Amino acid sequence: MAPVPPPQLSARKSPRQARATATLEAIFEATIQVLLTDGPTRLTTTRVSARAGVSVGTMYQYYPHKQALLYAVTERYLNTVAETVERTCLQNHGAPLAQMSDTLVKAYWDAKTMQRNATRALYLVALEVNTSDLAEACMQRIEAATAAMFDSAPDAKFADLALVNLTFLTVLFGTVRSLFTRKMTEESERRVGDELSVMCLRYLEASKIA
Amino acid sequence: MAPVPPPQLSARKSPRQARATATLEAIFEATIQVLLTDGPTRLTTTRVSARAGVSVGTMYQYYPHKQALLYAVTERYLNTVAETVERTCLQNHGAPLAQMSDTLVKAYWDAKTMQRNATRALYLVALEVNTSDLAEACMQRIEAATAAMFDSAPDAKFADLALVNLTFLTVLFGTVRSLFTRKMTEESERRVGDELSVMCLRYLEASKIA
Amino acid sequence: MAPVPPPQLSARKSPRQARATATLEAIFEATIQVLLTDGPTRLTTTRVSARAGVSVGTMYQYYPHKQALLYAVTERYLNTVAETVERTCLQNHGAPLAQMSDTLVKAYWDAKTMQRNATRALYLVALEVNTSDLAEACMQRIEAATAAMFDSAPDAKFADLALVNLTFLTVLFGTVRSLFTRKMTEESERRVGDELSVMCLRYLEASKIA
Amino acid sequence: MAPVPPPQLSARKSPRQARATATLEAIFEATIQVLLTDGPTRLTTTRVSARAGVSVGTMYQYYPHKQALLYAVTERYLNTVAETVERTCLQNHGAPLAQMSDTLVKAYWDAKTMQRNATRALYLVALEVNTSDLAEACMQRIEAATAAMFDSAPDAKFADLALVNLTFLTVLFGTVRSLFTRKMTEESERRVGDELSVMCLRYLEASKIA
DNA sequence: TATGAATGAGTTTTCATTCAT
DNA sequence: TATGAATGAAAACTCATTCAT
Repeated sequence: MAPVPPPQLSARKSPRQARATATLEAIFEATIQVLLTDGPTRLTTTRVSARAGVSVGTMYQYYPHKQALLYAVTERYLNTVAETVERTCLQNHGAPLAQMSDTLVKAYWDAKTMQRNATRALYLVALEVNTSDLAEACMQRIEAATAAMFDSAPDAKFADLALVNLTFLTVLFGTVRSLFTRKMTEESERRVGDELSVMCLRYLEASKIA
Repeated sequence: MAPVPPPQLSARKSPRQARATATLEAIFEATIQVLLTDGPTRLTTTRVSARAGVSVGTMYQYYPHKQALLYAVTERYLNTVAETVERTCLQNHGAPLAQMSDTLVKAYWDAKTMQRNATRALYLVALEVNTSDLAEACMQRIEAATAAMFDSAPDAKFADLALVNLTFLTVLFGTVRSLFTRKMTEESERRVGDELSVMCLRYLEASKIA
Repeated sequence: MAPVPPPQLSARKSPRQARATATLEAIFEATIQVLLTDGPTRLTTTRVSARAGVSVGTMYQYYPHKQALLYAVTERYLNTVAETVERTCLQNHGAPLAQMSDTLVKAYWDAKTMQRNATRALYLVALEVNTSDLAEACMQRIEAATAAMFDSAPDAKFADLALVNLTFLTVLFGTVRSLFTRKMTEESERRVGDELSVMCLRYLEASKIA
Repeated sequence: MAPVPPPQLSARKSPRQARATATLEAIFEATIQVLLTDGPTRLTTTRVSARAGVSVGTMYQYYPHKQALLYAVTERYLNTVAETVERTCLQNHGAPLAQMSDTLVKAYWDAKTMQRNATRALYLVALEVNTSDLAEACMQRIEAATAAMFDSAPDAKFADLALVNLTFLTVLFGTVRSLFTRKMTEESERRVGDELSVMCLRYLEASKIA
């Protein structure tokens, strides 16, 4: 399910000693930090390695170039996202439809709220490296998890589960992103969020088989 | 309503002669072209001016730096978008709610379909220049236009028009973008689009005052 | 006759203004100088441009990369060599065979003596850039020139002029290079040179038709 | 006679155990291999040690730096060359002059033919390390061997054996190298080679004391 | 003694910006 | 006013060498 990274974007080697693992971890962390504090156009290899407390050379021991590093960081981030959603879905297996919808919207909303900057940062990374295969893989994991959850709802059956599921997710993800992109008062944000919740649930309800 | 560009992003001088206007036009066009064919990382001042058929020096007569150029190009693009929406809204003044909703969704969808690349291109520009004030101004014009339209619907009154309008737009814009970002079959795209149409209208209907 | 440089080794643009021509000239000169004084492994773009009194950027306006520069320098040098030989040959058209042989050996010897370092420098360049097509083109011009000259000798006809000519040149060039590569006393060098002269002439004489 | 390597180019330690000898051997072999397959600009210490199957650290146990390694490899190669010539000369002790000349030319020619790449590789090494003392020592061994051989010819005495010998070798080595440097048809190469053979012998004959 | 992770000076190359013509 | 040659700071990346384990 996890996509095999294209060869030019692959890491050069994996750490064998504990020291190396720590180094790699520091590099990852530093990349995110720089992305958040300095922005994607200021993300230079020198800056990242400086922040990580290692030399540039060390970075290049693990990644053949900047792109490969960014690819790896994105991969790790998206994995976390997918795992979060999968966990949430499992926890709501067999729950009533309304609870499923609300939980998902809330979970996604909260995740994004907490990682607003990280999300934005990673999106910008996509400019320099083509991470669409990673994003697609992540989406498919999420789709599978939510589909399985919806399918387990005791109070709802759908004529076309796949379509309903896909629409639900597309609207949810798109709207949340849209909301966060704009500068809006917290108040407005919250109120639109509530409306979204209602809208999503209403959509699900209306799609049920009589 | 149109945002006054921050001084450091302002153009150096306004064209006074026909020749100058033509030059500016060529520079604009070239910027978009380069963005589309070469991508945002290849957008250099030399490339743009070459494509525009003028010398770099000339370009710097009009814009003090690259950012000012990109800002101006974005501004012009967003103006076009806002104008299109405004026109559509005026044309549907006093129409039934269902027609308003469908027309808006369809208009936005079509606009995006036709300019998929241009939209993406401009989004990438946002990396290098902060155009959020422009985007915000554009959004406010659109909000005003759609609010006025919805307010003129003979078959619907809303308790909180502003909130309903904002939600409607946020969902519409976000979802469409989400849809276009993912690689999806045309079939899926169309079907989710149809679902979105239904969902939006249903939301408006449900928000009406008894 | 002059080889068309492979596209990736071509110059970026030719100078249009007098200033630009002077700049290019300085870059050429500096390249040779650095090669001679610092050696080929110390030939860096920074060093060359510094020595030329221009900035690195300027160098890159004319050549897309170091290799292209080196290729151009080699080309120019080899052209000079070929021209020198061609001139010498024309001047000895119709002369007696002995004079031809002696003049050629002496001319080549002198040329090398004067440019000992330059020659060595350029040979080393061949490591980083493939200049064999240039060398081959140069050799062919030389071969043509000497063949024409030998053919005009009033006192000698050859059964296989091409072979004799080729052998003569191969021995001459190889031996001179060999001589200059070794550290030898000037005395030894001169004496071996004289022997070479004799040897070459004797070879030509022995190859004549009855 | 063998040159004492300048201290900064000396190996760090001599192998005392069989294992160490094997390691050294592997490093030598790897150096040549990398030189031949990857070219001199790709000859890095990491590459060599990887190919040799040892770690960089180990390599630095034996050679204080890259130059020392290259120096040692060159030394070994030139020793082989010198030994080959010495053996050939001993085998032709007391033979007729014509046989001596032909054997030498043929032996050298064959050696070079077989090791075309190795020879070229080693020449390139000379760029980074000054191996002229090694080359000189090798030449002197060769000179001594051939001089002794020529001196033993029953059918020839020379007024100035040293000069004749030096000229003979310089012409032979230079011409062969020249021949191999140019791209030439095998046919041409062979024919010029034959001419060279004749030319050399004729030179020796002409230099004999009546 | 062997390992290989880490170092960082040094190299090539780019590109926004200036300014003499 | 327009031109385009020149600038040079800054970026990505390499590789000989060291040293803790």
